[in-house]
Amino acid sequence: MTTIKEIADLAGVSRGTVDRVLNKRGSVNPETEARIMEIVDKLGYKPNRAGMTLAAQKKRFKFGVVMFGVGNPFFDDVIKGFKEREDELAGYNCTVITKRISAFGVRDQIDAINSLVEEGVNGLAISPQNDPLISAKIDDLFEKGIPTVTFNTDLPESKRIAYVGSNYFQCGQTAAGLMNLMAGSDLNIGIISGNSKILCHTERIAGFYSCLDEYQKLHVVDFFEHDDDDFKSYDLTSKMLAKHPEINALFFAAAGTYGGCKAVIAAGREKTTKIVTFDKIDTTSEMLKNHVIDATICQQPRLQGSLPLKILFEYLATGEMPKSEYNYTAVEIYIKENS
Amino acid sequence: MTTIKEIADLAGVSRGTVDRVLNKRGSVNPETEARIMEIVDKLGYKPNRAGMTLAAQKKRFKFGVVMFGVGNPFFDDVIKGFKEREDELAGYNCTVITKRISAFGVRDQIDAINSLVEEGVNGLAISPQNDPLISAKIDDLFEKGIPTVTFNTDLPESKRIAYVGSNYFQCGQTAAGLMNLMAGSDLNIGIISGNSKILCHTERIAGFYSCLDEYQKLHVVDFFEHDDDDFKSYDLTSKMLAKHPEINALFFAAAGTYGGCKAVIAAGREKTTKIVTFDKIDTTSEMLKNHVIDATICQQPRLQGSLPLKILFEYLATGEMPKSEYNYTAVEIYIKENS
DNA sequence: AATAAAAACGTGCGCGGGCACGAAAACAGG
DNA sequence: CCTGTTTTCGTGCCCGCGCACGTTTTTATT
Repeated sequence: MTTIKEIADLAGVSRGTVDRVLNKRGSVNPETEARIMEIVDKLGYKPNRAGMTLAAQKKRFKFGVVMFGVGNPFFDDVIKGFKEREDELAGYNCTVITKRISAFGVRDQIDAINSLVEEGVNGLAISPQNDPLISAKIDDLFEKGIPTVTFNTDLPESKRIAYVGSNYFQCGQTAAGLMNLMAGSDLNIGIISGNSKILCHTERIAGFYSCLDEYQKLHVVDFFEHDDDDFKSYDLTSKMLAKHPEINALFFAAAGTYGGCKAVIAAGREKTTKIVTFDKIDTTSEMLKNHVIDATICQQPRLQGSLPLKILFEYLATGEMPKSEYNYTAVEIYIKENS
Repeated sequence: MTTIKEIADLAGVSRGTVDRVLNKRGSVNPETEARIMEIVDKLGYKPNRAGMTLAAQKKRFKFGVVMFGVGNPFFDDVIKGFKEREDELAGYNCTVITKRISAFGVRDQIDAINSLVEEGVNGLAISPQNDPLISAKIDDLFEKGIPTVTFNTDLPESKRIAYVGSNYFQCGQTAAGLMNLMAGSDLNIGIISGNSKILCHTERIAGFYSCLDEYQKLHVVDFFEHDDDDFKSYDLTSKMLAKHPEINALFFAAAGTYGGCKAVIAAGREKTTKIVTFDKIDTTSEMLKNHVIDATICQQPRLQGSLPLKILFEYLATGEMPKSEYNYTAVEIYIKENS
């Protein structure tokens, strides 16, 4: 383990000079710089994290979190992830302010960001609307030295330093793969999806359809769409089942799975209907246990909360960019036995 | 964020006294101690991790890893987890020495531990044999101030400070659950397991059998056992298939899945046989892609490598016991689409 | 050659906590 | 009351890095 001091001694200079070279702060003779860099490379110098972090304690970090999805149990789990990391980072002089937006409005999100900036946050974690205004805001803040990490939904063209979330297309493919596993005979599938203005829904559906060529036993007979609501989902599912007696499989591609499953039970068709849903949440765990739901796909909500804060902290404390630009969370499969 | 200095000022004493109280090092007047503890509690003092870690840098930590499973690809992934964490901890003055034992001998394992201790390791991560000698050794080292974390296999009655690994019984249950998902009609299942002296194999099998009452479509027709070897597995699977033409499902409960799957292909029965295996490894990923294997259960090998070192470091650097005594790694399900 | 300006470099302190050492206070015994 | 022992407490330094400030050396200008 080499330290700055050791490098300085070897190069015959002082710690300050080595520090200037390592942090590219200039005012160093090119020759000495070359000499120092040679030693640094030869010894494979890695700065000591504890030292860096301690030195960074002079600044006290404050992070802001903006997310929508009030009433969405999936985001409750994301919040738990944030809390976990908040507790951990509390040991490093960090605080976290969370703003949860109910509406889908871009205006609300911008307002939330602005108020956080006024409170003096040093970094942001947001689950952004897919809108150029938000993207521009992220870029603006980045220039001002306030980094942003997107989670759950990405804005690839923005200057966010990282994205933490799933590959939604793959989620849809996985749903199709599960259906195929369960397809002893042909499956007539009804799809209950969410608002198609939300990217994650359409991508899940696209992923699902992309597998239908390969899986000839799967047939989509109908497709309904709602607004992430258990009551709407109940109604739609009831209608779907009434309209199509031949349906023996349902794919719930959005929130509102609880309502939908209730409808299946109300129709007395839970034993004859294969069901694949998203998000492992409290309200539906019982249904997984009872084999009403056969399989659930989940996208590591805890990680979606905890990782963004970690990335922000490391970035601010050590100046390091996150290792991979994309931090795709795994597509998890749950059945009764492993949930 | 309160610091020791602030507490000292409030209590009208010096930093050293507060430090003695917090670290229970004695030589403090009971009255002042009470006064200090009151302030500590009121302010909810949490030591700053960066400070603690930096102070701990005076000692340079050296960790030892002992694992068996040479030639077992699952453990190759565990090794990757160790390497990842080793890289991270290198930034905290830590080094890691790994000893990989080929044989299943208890003697070999003890020898490996002893040689690591002679090299002066401060902590151990081991995948232990289920033997009282090993357990006694762990206890002995614990008394000497060298903590041990077990991984992959536990020794619950020993004084290891934590276990990182799966619930093997649950793994077996999950395999049964997957079989049931795929059971359009009745499944006649052949089981190819590993050495029954190894606890994880027997527990997986027990878990699997425990579900057969619930899942009436599943019928176990035969059970073979080998020694974690692809060639043996190939032979056994071939015999199994030849002996039982009615078999339309196979459960590979140990290593050697590659050989076993090859045998199914050689028999030309890969399209008519449902296959569930363990461990997502390079050699079998192609078979998952081709639907030879229908589902694979995995137990977060990377985490099994990386978590033990993290626990050891935190324990030594901050004196904190790991949060939960057991750190069960999740039972992951992989199909073609999410792998 | 003298002086000013700029470039190059060294030093000291702080971040928060652990710990050794020594000083001060309290207490015992003669 | 003095000396010696034990208990109690304060101070200073270290861990490794970042950074402000000050000092020395070099270069440019008259």
